[in-house]
Amino acid sequence: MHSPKRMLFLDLVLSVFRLNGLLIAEGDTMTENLGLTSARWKVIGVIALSNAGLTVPGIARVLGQSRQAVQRLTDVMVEDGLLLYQSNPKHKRSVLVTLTEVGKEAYNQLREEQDPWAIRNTEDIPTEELETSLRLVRRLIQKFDK
Amino acid sequence: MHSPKRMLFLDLVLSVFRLNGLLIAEGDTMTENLGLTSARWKVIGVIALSNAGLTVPGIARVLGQSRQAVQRLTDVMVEDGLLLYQSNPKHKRSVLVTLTEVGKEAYNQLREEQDPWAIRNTEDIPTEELETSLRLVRRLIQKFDK
DNA sequence: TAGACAATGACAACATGCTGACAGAAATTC
DNA sequence: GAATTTCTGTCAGCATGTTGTCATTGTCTA
Repeated sequence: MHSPKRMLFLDLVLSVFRLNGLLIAEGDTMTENLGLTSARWKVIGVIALSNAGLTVPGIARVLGQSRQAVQRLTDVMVEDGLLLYQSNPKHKRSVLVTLTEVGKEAYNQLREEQDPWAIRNTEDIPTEELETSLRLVRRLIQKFDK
Repeated sequence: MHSPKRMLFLDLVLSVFRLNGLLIAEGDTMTENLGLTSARWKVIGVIALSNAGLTVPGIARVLGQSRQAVQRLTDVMVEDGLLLYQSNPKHKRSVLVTLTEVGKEAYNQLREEQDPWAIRNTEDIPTEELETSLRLVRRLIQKFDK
């Protein structure tokens, strides 16, 4: 049985793969003059949205990635002066990752590029379609994130 | 200006990143007993859908990836007996990549897992939502694929 | 036909993701 | 409080993607 839903879904899956790659490329283009990459501004974004800083495994949980992958990123970003490890009153070993001034500046510059980009690319798309799609994507995330 | 559309869109972008990771994990789980990985069944799928075989850069163009990445994959898959390089009447150096019997069998087994998976995960989702989301994702792909 | 330009294979360096394994710290349970 | 379990840092190996470079092949154009 070739149900239309099945074909639609498989098509959607392949399209998500494709879109993911293109979005990463977009992000890299937007941030290349900031010396950032997509992987790095994801980390910066997560930290910027938290108040008191997050631990490395905490960032990994938010991003849905392995803590080892995030650890490697943050280690290099600390070396590059974007992030700062601060002692965690609640945990002796697991430090809090915070933004340095340079990191905050990078985040602000990122926003300055990202916001017009977002507006530019949604000009011709109805809000309802965005809502429907976001809801569906979230539903699928819930389904698979067990 | 924090237009709702802008927030929706950025949220959608982050959700696509997340979903992409989860879908790859789903694919890996589905195919691990076949000795495949997500990257490999993407290649197998593309070849299976072509009639006379594709060149390596051709596969890369369909997948939206670099030809070098695809080349490395296909080289290993030929070693593993899944793919076969056949001489290309239209090009002296650029061979055609085709499926071996083992490769075809792997594709069939993949389909046997993938189809119920697709049906299972769309049971509670209206067709219209799938259509709207697919249309939107495709629209974004067009926008970014220049 | 000759020369310029584009596509391809091959190799290298690198970024980013994963998993596994191990030791030590923290939290939970009895 | 002690034992068990979970969380964390760390190191290693690997898969998969990127870009860059260079020589060669194929195509187009003047």
